[in-house]
Amino acid sequence: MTLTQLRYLVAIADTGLNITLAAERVHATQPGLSKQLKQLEDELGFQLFLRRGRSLAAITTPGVEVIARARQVLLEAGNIRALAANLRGEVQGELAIATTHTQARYVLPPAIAPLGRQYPDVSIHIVPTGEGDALAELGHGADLALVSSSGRPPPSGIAVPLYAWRRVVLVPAGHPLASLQRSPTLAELAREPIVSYESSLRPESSLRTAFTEAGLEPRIAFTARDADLIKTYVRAGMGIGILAEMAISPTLDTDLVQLPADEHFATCMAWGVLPRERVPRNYTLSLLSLLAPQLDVRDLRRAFEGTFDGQWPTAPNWSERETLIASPAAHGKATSSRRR
Amino acid sequence: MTLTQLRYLVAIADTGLNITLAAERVHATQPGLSKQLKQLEDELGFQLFLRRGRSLAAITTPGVEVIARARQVLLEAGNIRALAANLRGEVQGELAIATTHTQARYVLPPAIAPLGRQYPDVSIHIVPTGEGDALAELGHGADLALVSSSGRPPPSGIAVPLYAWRRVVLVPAGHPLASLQRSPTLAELAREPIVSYESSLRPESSLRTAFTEAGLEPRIAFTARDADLIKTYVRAGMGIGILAEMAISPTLDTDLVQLPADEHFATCMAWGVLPRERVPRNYTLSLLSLLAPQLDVRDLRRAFEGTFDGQWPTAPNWSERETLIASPAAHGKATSSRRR
DNA sequence: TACAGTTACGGACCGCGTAAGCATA
DNA sequence: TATGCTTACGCGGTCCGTAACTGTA
Repeated sequence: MTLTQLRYLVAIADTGLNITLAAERVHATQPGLSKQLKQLEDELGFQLFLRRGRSLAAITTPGVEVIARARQVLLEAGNIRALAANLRGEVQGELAIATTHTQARYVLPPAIAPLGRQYPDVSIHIVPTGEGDALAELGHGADLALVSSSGRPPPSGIAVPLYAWRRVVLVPAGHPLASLQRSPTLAELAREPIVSYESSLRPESSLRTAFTEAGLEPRIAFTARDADLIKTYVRAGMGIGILAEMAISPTLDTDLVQLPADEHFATCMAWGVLPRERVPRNYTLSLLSLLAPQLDVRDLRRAFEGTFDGQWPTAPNWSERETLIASPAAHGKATSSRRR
Repeated sequence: MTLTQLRYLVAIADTGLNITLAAERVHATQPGLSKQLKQLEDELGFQLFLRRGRSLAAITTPGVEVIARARQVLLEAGNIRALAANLRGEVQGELAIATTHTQARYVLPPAIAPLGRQYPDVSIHIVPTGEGDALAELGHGADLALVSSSGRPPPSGIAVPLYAWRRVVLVPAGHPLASLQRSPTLAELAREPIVSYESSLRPESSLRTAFTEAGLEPRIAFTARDADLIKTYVRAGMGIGILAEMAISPTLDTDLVQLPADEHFATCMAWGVLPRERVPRNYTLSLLSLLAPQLDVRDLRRAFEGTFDGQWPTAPNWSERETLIASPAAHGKATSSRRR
């Protein structure tokens, strides 16, 4: 049994039992994988796959067990390599970020730009997910999930608070609500067709519960994951938009009127979540620190190692965050807490 | 990075940084290990060990981390091999049992004899421990721990109830207590010097608490881990023995008088405990089934896999156990429970 | 007739063991 | 001087890629 054999094995499993395709993925030839698989099966003494004719048809029962353990082996071997790459100050690698459209489109870009300068050879992959699915991606290879919640921190992984954000109501310039000199009431909002995120369809969504707790039933006219789509449909007059404040561009969205809605909807917290079982690369932690300048990379490292015994510095509101980014060093030092 | 390199690495760490000794342990030559270690360090890009002159002086900080993860890799690789060996019906292997002297001397032998017939090439290692230390051995390579407790099941690993046992009072034939027609009272026992297990010195031991709860202070004159030593000192008149009923041989201890003490001391439960992170070989489960005939090997396998959703059959008392062993098949089938 | 996997072969590499060299106690 | 690690060298195995072969849709 070798690490190569195990790597080939899970590659075959991950490509749906297609050895040729798996060979491409691991940058090797198909006969090489075939042979190594055969040798592994010979050593173990049983078939890992059921063959129909020459092709692989299914994974055998013991094969499932072996593959699961092989993944563990490769995970830890990868951790050793990540550990070493961090220590060497390696500036190349992969970074898969699982998050929603709004984060990817409006929050990440200004952080990723400087990250690319510090780590020029890191290839970054955005894994788009619905609000509820980003955490699940951590179990499927993502290095970092960015999620939001209005209550408790995410249950799995290592969660770090990044910033707090609020929802805003967005209406076209000529809309009756736009001329109000105050923020609209929930009842006024409930009378309008609403254009918002896909996740607001879920009965437990904080948008829905805000209405139902007030005895109102919102009419959700249109949903999308994509904040730009939501704005497009608001412009088209489909209804009023309710979305995250981060999604409002001060330069591009001047034709729309935004109304505050803090009093109606709970404040949300954006969290960065690291998979507990995988050693994070330095650039992953750097990205978190770029997203939330109050965070210190060394504290993040300690949090992963389980030796961080302080409290995270208070996460700023999204709107305050800019001032932090202007002077990250001063603020970063001041709030980096390590209590012994 | 190869599995061999990682194996060599932990071997060196486990021999106290002696490469020559490590080479013997892994059945290879010293230059081979030296070279592989060097290659691994080259690949990772940093030293795993600090050198003083030519010899290894200490493990570096990152080295500690790498070695810990290397152990995980080797553990899972070993699990794959164990899985395969089980499936092949392999009859050879190792079995390290961590337990107390009493279990090793009086309980295990009649179970190990038939095990050796079924698995002739398994080499069995008894790791002698104090009552409290057997569980810790599971983290250091032991395959099975046999422990006793008077209360809750052991907290770590997968615990299976084997049998319930009681303490007996043992006195020389001429002793005043021997002529009583009833079991002695706690007060009568407290007047005598007591010869018992080392573990009874601990303030939280169930022997001690039985006395102190009755407002009595026992005088413990002699302790040992070894039940035979305890009996020897009872014979020598050092005091009255209080020990596990399993330690009384019906043929060899006829010169001693045993008095029941059930009413004073809590009944204990003997547990078999498997390490959760290591796949048990079939013979390990067979041994448990031989020790406790009410257990079914398939239920034990399911318990390890986390798919056993029933209750363990009631563990018999030690004294009743013999009748079970006489007809294990019938009883085993009857109580093997699998509820869906 | 494509497509996917197995078998065959030759080259390169690598890991191992033997043997010699070299520090340290 | 003994111990223990490193370096040098030659052998054998093995892993890999190319190429030809074979069974299946």
